[in-house]
Amino acid sequence: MIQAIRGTKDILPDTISHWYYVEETARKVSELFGYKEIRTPIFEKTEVFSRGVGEQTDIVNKEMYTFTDRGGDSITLRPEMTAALVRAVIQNSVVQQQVISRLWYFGPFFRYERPQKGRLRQFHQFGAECISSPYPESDAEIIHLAATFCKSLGIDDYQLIINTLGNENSRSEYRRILVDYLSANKSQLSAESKNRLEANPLRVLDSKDEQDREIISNAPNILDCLDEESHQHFQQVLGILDYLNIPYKINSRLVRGLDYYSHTVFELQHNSLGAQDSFGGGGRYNSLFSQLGGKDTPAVGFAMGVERLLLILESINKIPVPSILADYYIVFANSDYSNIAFKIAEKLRMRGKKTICDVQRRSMKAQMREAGKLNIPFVIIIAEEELKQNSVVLKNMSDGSQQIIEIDEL
RNA sequence: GCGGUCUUAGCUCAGUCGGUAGAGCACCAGAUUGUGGCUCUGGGUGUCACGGGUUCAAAUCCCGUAGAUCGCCCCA
Repeated sequence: MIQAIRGTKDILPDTISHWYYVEETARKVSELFGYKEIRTPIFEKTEVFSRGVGEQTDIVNKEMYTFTDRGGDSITLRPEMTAALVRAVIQNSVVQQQVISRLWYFGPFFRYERPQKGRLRQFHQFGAECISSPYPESDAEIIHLAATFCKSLGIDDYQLIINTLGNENSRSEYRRILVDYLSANKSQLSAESKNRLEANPLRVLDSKDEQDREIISNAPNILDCLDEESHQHFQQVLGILDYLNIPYKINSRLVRGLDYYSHTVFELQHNSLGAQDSFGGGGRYNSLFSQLGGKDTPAVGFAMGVERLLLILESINKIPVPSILADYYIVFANSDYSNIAFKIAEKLRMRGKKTICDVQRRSMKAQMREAGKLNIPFVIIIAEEELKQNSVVLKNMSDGSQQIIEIDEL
């Protein structure tokens, strides 16, 4: 048997309604905030991500699906949206200077990782980006949008973890202090963290190694290293969240894995997910545009993992029942009547009624059984006796009542 | 990339000491010469994940591979 690629999943007809539900909610909520959808190619030149996401990140280092195409170019299946979106925005001059651009997206992404529950090699994300504002109002708007989306889906028992990395000055100042501290304790750090100390010292704060954590717990705090601008920015974001009654938890060790963040970073966590408890995250990325060759443009955004959202919705029983498959099922006693059945079906469909006819030449009983099993509210029965009067039987399946009705009056 | 557990019917699973498979649900047909649900009767629909080895004989023991899952790592 040929199997699907490891870490990929078929979305089968019995769960497709779950996806429609999440997608429709994403579209609806995005539109409520004035966001417009953007769709970009599934693959990009590799440099979009190596320059955008950051050479030292694990995503770029070991998780990308990269190949050389027949023309000799290095191509990568997108592992995330933000860098690709920024590339598209720069290329198409979507953003005019100082004109706000509110964009959302929904689609597949690819990372070569060890698959696990809630972690696939092809997975889907819903996300939104607010481009052109350096102000904390746009950070708050993005978080508000994410929170509203969760609320619309009925997810309310999640945690919003928030932190700030500060502006360039604060960040490099903090990095210097942190490297000093960690270097002093270098001998006790795990091998992993020693490497990170060179490549990306902030990430050491993420370590789950027990001894690392002890060292980290005494490490200098970024919140103490913020300059006035960075501090103000963060406080104003929190102020709006407070006013909106959006609960959050500050965690000064939250740094997130992508290189392009500055100022606000946040993560959404739900405890039903096990080891992969994060189902969404985002932050501000003021330097990404220039890194990808565009004009300096401030922006902030988030992404959510759709598969993880679905796991949460299942665990809290918030997946709505799908609508009925059809309004009418046309049963015919004899395959000679199939042309009449098709004609009636056409008429009903033209009126927007979902209609099914048997195509297996099965007995009336089997057809009725199927209509019952599918929960179809009305059955039209075509049979000899009524047909003499140019009529059919209309049966109400919920109470079993039936009436004879002329075909022309259907 | 590392470690643990697992893989038998469409689904959930049983299968003893090694003797080429079974239950419930689902599905199909009939009881019902023109009608679903309830009931009864009948039907097993299978590459025992895949490939090799041991054996007279393997779902069962051994090795390898693939996939799933849990943890590490990473992230959505």
